[in-house]
Amino acid sequence: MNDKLKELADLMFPNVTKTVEDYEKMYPERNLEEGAVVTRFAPSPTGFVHMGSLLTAFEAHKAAKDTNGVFYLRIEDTDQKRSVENGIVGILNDLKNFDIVPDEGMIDEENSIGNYGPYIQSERMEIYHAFAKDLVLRGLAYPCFCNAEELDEIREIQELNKERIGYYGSFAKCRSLSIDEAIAKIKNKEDFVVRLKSPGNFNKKIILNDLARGDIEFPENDLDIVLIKSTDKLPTYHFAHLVDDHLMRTTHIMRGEEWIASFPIHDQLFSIFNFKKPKYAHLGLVMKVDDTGVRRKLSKRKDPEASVEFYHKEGIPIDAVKSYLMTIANSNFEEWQDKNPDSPLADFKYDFKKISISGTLFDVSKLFNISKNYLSKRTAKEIYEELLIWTEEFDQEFYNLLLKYKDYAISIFNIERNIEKPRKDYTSYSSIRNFVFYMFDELFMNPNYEEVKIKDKKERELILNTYYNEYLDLTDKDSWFLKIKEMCDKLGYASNIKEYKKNPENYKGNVSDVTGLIRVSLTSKTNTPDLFNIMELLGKEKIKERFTKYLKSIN
RNA sequence: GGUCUGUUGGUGAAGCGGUUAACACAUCACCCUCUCAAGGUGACACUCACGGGUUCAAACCCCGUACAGACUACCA
Repeated sequence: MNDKLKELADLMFPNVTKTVEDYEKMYPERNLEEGAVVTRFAPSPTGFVHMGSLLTAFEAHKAAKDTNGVFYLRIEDTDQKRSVENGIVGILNDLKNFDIVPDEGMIDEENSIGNYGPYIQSERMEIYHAFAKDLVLRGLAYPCFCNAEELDEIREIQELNKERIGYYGSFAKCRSLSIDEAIAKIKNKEDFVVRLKSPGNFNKKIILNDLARGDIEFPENDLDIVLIKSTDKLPTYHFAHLVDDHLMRTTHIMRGEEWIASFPIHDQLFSIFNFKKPKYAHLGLVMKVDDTGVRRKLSKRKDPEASVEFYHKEGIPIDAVKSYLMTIANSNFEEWQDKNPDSPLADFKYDFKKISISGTLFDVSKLFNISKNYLSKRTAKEIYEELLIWTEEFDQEFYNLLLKYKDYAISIFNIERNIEKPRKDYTSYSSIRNFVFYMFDELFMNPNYEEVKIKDKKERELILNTYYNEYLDLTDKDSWFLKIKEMCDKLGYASNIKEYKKNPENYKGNVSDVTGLIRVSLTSKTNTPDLFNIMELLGKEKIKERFTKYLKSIN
């Protein structure tokens, strides 16, 4: 009997040379300090990361870093159809854009670092086969020759009789094939998959102690699930999870909640091999409400904001995105940050118990708000340097100007920044240009002047000329404004707005109408930061030029 | 059909037997103000999906129901 089983196993896996024990020795337990967490990010090489996956990777990375553990990248290319050229490099780049650099695993399309490789599943074929062979030898796995039609038939019968669907018990035809029959079929070159001969009992219960959700009870798995696929002989996710996460000595499996239901399978697999079971944390999905008002999983197809590249292009600072991800990841993070506004993210301890488990709506406006606050706290020099990096990639014209007028640019960014409550108008690096373009002549060639309150052209001319010739004073902000008020009194505009509100009919307008005109003529916009600061930086000569340019444009 | 998960305001959520149901984002109003951006003050859940039950007392415990989602593939 044993010889027969061996013959079958050898036939099924002719290329296996090592045993499970051999691999156990090759990949010993990691020598890490007490409590260190080993996690992994295991995407398919589709070339880019989507926000939901990024969140998973981010959390796994954070959990590992907090405990001096290991975070590694494993590529799951068992579904060859989905693979894309340079897919791994694309993923690595996306991760790197958010400061996630794996400690081990793939580092480009072909190479990896670390002692637990290969880190790409298509190169681990022999390992999976050794494990599957072990199971066959122990009578816990068998070849199944059912084709798609036969499987469909089984399902139809089950549906008809309202029975549980799946390949199990008496429905598992090939389970009862004799060894001789199996050997004969294989020798006859019939295609087969390798199925688990599940020892489970559907009436018995097992418990998942989920780190995020607490205890969840399931019936034991009794499905004879596929371990090795027929055509490419690659493992299924379930089997790869067992082999890889055990051999790579992963301690914590962090994955989306769509995996909860397959826990009984995974638990059974670990039990059969008597391997130490990893801990599981099932994360909530990232959702969005689409135009029809339906709440659904964020989709990389339909939602541009789902692609991680979007944030890179948009120029949302990495730290802002990380803060936002952390607020989704751990519900106590916001509170912590309020109490520790100046502490870096690294000081916050990731907590499995605080993982949010209900599907979170992805809130772009909240992200923008975080980004805004973050940017308002940077120094002008930091803004300059970070913007330089961003524009070099995405806005060459602006990049060149920044290089050419370095000190001037820094002064611009410094307007209303070096104060207790700094301005908060930059939401991202890409938004900055729109807030400062008018400070550069090169970007002020054909300004689109906004409307002003004072409509009469002659009046506008009079005000600007009078102002430039008699009242322009840039020594300091107080005298600057005093002069403007003086001019207002002289020209019939209220210098005091409260007075104006009491008796508007006594005046042609008020001081804000006058500054509004000056503002638009200098910047083309009605909304800008502090006018005095702008004028101070522009200097008298440019002010004159711009007044002239403006007056020309309205005539 | 089966198994499992989730449901507190526009959003993220705290709370886990006694609270005015925190906090943050968004929205609105007023104040401040040369325009903005901020900042300040205030408004915003007649109530925690619904229906029962336990209890002196329930968003919190129990039981049903509804709705949403996941899995039930030789996809992950």
